[in-house]
Amino acid sequence: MKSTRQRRPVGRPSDPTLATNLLDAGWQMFLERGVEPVAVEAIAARAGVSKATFYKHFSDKTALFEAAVLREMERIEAAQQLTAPDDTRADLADRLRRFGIGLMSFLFSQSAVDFYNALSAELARHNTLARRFFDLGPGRTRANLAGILIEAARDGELVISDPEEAAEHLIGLWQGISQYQLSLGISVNSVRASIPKRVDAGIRVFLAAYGANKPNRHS
Amino acid sequence: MKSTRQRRPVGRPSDPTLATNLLDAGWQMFLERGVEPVAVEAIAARAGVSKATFYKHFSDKTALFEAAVLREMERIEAAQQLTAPDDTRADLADRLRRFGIGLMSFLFSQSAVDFYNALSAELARHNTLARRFFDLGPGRTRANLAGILIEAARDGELVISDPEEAAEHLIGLWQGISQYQLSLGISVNSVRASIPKRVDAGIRVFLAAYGANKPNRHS
DNA sequence: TAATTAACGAACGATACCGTATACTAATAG
DNA sequence: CTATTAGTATACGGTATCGTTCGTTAATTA
Repeated sequence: MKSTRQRRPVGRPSDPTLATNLLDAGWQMFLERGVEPVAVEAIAARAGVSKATFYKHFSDKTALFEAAVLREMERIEAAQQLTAPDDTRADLADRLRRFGIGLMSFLFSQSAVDFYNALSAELARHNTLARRFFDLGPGRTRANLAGILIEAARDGELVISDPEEAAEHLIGLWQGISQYQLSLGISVNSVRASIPKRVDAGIRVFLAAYGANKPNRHS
Repeated sequence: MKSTRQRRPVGRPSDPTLATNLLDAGWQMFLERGVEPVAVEAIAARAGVSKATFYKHFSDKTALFEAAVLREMERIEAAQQLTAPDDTRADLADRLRRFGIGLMSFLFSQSAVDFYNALSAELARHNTLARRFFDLGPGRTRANLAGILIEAARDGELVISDPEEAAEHLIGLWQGISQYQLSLGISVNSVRASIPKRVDAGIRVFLAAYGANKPNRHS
């Protein structure tokens, strides 16, 4: 039997970069204004593509949105790989600091803020997609951090009964109420500039509560 | 001189409940879908009012939005009064618990979640309004909590150098990553049910780090 | 070369929205 | 009663959007 899926289809081949351009343009406009207010024609124009071509690649705006979310999830998954295995045998506080700086830099970025501002409501309407997104994003981040904490507890550096709860505590300490400032576009620059200070202060409080060797508080 | 502002205007008096109904209807629809996708005609219909009447009360949809935000801020200000002065000479942990339960119950409510999902981006486009909103909402909450902490520090129960930072830490401990779950509509019920547990756990960690009399951790 | 498919530009009908206007009824002051 | 204003119902012109279609050119296979 001749191997299936070998024959190249007849006719002009479709240009895969066009779909990519449409995803890029759509995602960016969705971040700026939300899904509903963005016109298909405007997406196509921004992608430098005819509207008819849009409908040849995607059945409608919702299909583009879902495809864009899936693509975004792949990116997030790839980015998570970077934070997960921290082989360096560095000081616990340093490892947490790395993790915190990376996480906060991402969460405070314009695109992340825009995402939760403009798209979380839309995403919540796509049930399974939202679930997958959470598991892959915040859920996995929490799990990665919990992994670090478990390891540290095994090494006798921390005393932890519920690692996921502890991970949430640390993330919460880092975040504080910054998400409200960022969502409302208030003091954005100073909030971003405060990342190292926030991370360090959060780690101090966290270690004061969860540390095994009761460090003296308030350096 | 005859006192000014005494003369009732001639003609049929305008019905003030209509403006209220329009504000109610608009605010609710804004929470559901955001501002841009909601049609003026739909707001008027939901308020049981003719579209022409809408334009007699508000110059356009943006004016209605701004008026609705102002009204919402008045409500929030009124609600804040309830959390501010806690005269009860209760145990510090109990006072924090009260505060935390109240705050989390509000932040986890559907309307609060919808607000940040659907309207923070829109509000961020109205600069001064956003600033006022933050000062009156999250900012004031932080200040109220910081006030409690300052008082406790004066009484020797806490050791705190930066009260606002400490307040953010406590709020962050209470929140954890719940806002992502709520924004995405994931495990909403279980997250809401976890409020007391969250609040208590947060207070334990907070006191372990900030408490003056070094309580034994992990009850 | 012929057949086939991609993509473009342009236009289509249908629908929706905006802000205004018209004709009418309801309520209030003088 | 008359004048005046609020409010309803309806319609309007203008614009925007949706999803499709048509005619054409470009790229590829057979």
